[in-house]
Amino acid sequence: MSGSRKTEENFYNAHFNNDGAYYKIPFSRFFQFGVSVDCVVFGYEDSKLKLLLIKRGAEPYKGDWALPGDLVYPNEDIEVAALRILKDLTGIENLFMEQTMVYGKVDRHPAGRVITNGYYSLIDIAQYNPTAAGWAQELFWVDLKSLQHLAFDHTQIVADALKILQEKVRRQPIGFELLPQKFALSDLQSLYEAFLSETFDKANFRKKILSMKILNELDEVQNNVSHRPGRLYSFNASRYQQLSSKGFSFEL
Amino acid sequence: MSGSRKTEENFYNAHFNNDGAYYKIPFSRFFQFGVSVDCVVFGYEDSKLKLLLIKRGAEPYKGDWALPGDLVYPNEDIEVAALRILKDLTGIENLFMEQTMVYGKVDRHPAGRVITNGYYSLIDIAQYNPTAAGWAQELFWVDLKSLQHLAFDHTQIVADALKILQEKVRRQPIGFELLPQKFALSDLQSLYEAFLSETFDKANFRKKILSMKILNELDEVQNNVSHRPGRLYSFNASRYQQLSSKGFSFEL
DNA sequence: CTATCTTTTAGTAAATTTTACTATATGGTG
DNA sequence: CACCATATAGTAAAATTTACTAAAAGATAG
Repeated sequence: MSGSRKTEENFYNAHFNNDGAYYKIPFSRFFQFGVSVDCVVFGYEDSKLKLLLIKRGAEPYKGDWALPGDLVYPNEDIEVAALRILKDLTGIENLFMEQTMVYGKVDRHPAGRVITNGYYSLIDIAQYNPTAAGWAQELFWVDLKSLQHLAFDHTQIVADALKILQEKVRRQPIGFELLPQKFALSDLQSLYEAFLSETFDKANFRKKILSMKILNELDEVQNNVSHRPGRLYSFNASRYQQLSSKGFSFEL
Repeated sequence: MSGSRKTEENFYNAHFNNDGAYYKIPFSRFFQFGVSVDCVVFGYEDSKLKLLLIKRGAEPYKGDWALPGDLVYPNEDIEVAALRILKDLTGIENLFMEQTMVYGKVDRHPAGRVITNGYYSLIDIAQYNPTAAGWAQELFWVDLKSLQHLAFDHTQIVADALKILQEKVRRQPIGFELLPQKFALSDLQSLYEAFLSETFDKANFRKKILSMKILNELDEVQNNVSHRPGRLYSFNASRYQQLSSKGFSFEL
């Protein structure tokens, strides 16, 4: 922000061209940007990390796969827009979303100068039930491993989001967002292994997680497994907050 | 991004109001945003972390302290703008800058709808020599500990940047950007202590850093110190890259 | 030139954490 | 009931961290 150094006639000294010289530019010429949001929604199913995509039912890139995303209204906060847009296109709401990065290349949108804000979200696929809405033609949960090329610069946006989350998921207990409330430790381990493309020793993973004391041990076990069922746990968010404020830090 | 679902007459179905209903909105009405960049430039001097501020010589907030920042041109990439704006206001160039966050509240700028991109940079104060230029009236290196309230939402932008960097500085060897090429280990330690508001055991800090093998030991020692001078080192960036690609990760 | 001050640098032993692995427990399945 | 698969418990070696001791070296004051 800042800028807006208006002269009395609403002009602005700027060197629009690359000749180094300054020109008087009408203030209004700076206000030509469109702003959009693109949502990178990760889910987890069958031990695989998945990404929520839509098939675009509108130009440009009509018919292509893309992230759910759209233009922000001029009178709308960006975070509000992120939630509104995701709801408009997929129906899902009440989820936690956070910024990743901004993409501001001049030519990244064929219809004009649009800068976009990447947002990510982690959800339990079973708990939400996205369905194509608004101008979204179809909706897919795509395995992240077999991701095709996406519209606009969305492939890059996904790659960046994934990288950011791979870091984040190690230091903050946000992986739980992807699991049902009640889960077995082996589920948690598989989740981390899918997210980080890395394997862990089962016994040691268990020891590490349990030693953090941020899980509630439940009086339930897995069912529908063809072997000894594992005990179920739930994430104790308030306990985590409490420990966190005392200097504890989650570290995968 | 995405959006831009034009109808044949260049209209867009949107619910601008909160009544849930859709209205046909001219496409152009979405392109009213201004975009700006605000630069959070950290420096380090006298064992203190400092921040580069300007006194604004233009409305709004004329006369207030603020981050160097200005509007992005409609035909300019945002990263390019970040470098251009910092150069225009402070004269410094050839530095590495990276995004922090975007600030997109509707009312954050009195002159209209402006969303701003936070960028941070870490520089060696002795190596650059910023001077107020363009519409910047004056320029200050302010001790981060005694930061006053800044124009716009810049106080928040600085707080966020600091938090992001406190994390980053632990996991990436970017702290060196704040030091001269040649530095003693005690300098490095003081730097980290200032950045993280935490103290380290001298001998153990030394062991840890040296064990990483990412420093060149030089044939020079400190001078102008009234005690046994410490050996000087320089950061070996290529060595770090090499180790990094083999799985090594810097961890404070 | 020397005693003293300060900080650098080397080193080490205890404490803690990580890692690798063994063994046992438990439910499902045929 | 035998067998299979995974859960769970436990442990010893290895590696790392932490806390601390002591020697080394230049600056400074007398």
